[in-house]
Amino acid sequence: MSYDLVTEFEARGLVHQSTDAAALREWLATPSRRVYAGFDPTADSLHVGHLVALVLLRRVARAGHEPVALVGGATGMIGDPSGRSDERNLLSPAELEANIAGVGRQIRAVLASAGDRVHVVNNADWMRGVGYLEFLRDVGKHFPLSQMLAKDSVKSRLERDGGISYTEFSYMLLQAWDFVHLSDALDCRVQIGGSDQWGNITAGIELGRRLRSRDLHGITCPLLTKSDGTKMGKTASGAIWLDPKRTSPYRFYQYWINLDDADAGRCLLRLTEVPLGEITDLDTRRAANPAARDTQKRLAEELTRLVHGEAGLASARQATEIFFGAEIASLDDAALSEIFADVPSHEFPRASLDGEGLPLVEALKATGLAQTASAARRTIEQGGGYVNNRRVTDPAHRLTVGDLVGSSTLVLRSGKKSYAIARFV
RNA sequence: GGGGAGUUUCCCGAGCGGUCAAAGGGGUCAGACUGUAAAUCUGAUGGCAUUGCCUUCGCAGGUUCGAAUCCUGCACUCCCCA
Repeated sequence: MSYDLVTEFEARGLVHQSTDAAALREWLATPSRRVYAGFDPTADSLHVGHLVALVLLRRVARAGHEPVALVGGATGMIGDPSGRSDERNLLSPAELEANIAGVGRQIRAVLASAGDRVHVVNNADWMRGVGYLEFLRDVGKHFPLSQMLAKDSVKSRLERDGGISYTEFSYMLLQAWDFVHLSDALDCRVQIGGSDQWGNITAGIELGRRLRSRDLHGITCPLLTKSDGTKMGKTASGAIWLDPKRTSPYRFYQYWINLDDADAGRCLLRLTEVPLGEITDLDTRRAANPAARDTQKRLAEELTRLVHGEAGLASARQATEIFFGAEIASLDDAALSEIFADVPSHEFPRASLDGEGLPLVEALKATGLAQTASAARRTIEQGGGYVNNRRVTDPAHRLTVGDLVGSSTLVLRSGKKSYAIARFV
C-alpha cells in the first residue's frame, strides 16, 4: 500500500528544503518511482549519522517506490567538501574497494526488509570510462563559475586558511552528473540527502534542466543533532557504527537507551517507522514519567532490530540484563564470551591463580581497567572494584580458582559500566 | 637589531631557598543521589610500596646542609620599540 511520501516526510520533520512540493507530489503519485540518496564510502561501515538517509530510503520503499542507493566509488575518490572544514585525505583504491563492498552490504541489509526492488549502484561504473576532455565539454561547460563559487560548501572553505583544492571543488560536477545519469538509466528523478547536500543536489537539478530539459527534484532533511549541539552518534570513545564488529549490538543498543529525553522523541520520529500516533503517546508518557524511559527503550529496540536483526536485539538485551543486574556466577564460558563480546579481555596464565592467587590490583591493571596499580588500588578503596559483579573493598584482595565463573573466566568491573574479561589459560 | 615577559604535574594557573608531590580551577576516575539521564554533593587524581621509598616544576651545569624557587649558558614562546 502506498502513501504520500511527501506528507510523511513533512509529518516527521524530515524536510529541511525541497524543490517545488506540488511537482514532487505529482511525480510521486505514480507508484514505483525511483528515488535516490548517495553514500560516500569513507569507511568500510556506515555509522549512526547515515541512519537518517538509510531510513529515508526505507520510507521510499514503504511508500511503494523503489529506493536507489548510490555508493560513491567515483566520488569517494575525490571527497565531498560539503560540511567539511578541511581537505580530505584521499583513500587508496584498495581501501575504497573494501569500503564500497562493506557499505553496499549494509545498505542492502537494512533496505531488504522494506521491499524487494532495491537498487544499489556505484557511480564508478559509469564514471570510469568518461574521459577528462569529454567530461569538461559535456558537463563542465554547463557550470557557471559564479554559481559554483556561491555554494556554501565552497564559499566557507574559500574563507578558511586551508582553502579548497581543485579536486574537491570539482566534486559537485560529479554528483550532478550522477543525478542526470540516474535519470537517464533508471528514470530516477528525485534525490534526497542531508541538508549539507542541498548545493550538490541543486547542481544536479540544474544540469538536468540544461542537458536534458528534464525536471528533477530534491529534498534535504535537517541534520540530526543532539540538544547539546554535538553530532548524533559521536561518543567519547568514538562513532557508533552499524557494523557489529566495530560497535557491538549491545553498545549500539545502549547508545539509544542513554539518549537524553530531549533527543529521544525526535529520533523516534525521524529514525524509525513507529506510527505517529504511538510517538505522540510516548511523548505524553515521557512527560508524565520520564524515569520509565519508554521512549528510549522503544527507540533502542527499533533501531537495534533494524540494524542487527532479531538475534542482535536479543543479545543486546541479554547483555544489558547482565551488565546492569545481576548474578554472573551461573553463566558458562560460552555465554560469557557471547555477552561480553565487545568487552576487552586479557589472558593470564592459569598458574597465577594457584597458592595465594593473583592480586586484584594486578588484574585490573593488566586488563586496562586501571592505568596503574595505584589507580587500581584507589578504585578499590573507593568502592569501585568488582569481581563478577560483587564489590570488593579490600585493596589487597587476591583472585583464586574459587573466583572463576565457568571454567576459566572471570569478570572484572570498575565503577558502574567499565567491564573487562580475564581468561585463565 | 634594541627592550621586556615567560616556559610548573592531563589542561589552565599559583608558588619565588626549607613546612612542595607542589594552592585553586577545569578535566578525568570513584562514591552518594537518580532514570543506565542531567544537575548536585563527597572523595581521589606522579610512580612503586601494608609506616616508607623513588622520579617530577623547558634543557644543561653551578651556588647551598638544602632549589620549582638563586646564578650561568642553551632552546623555545609571547609582547613592545625600530
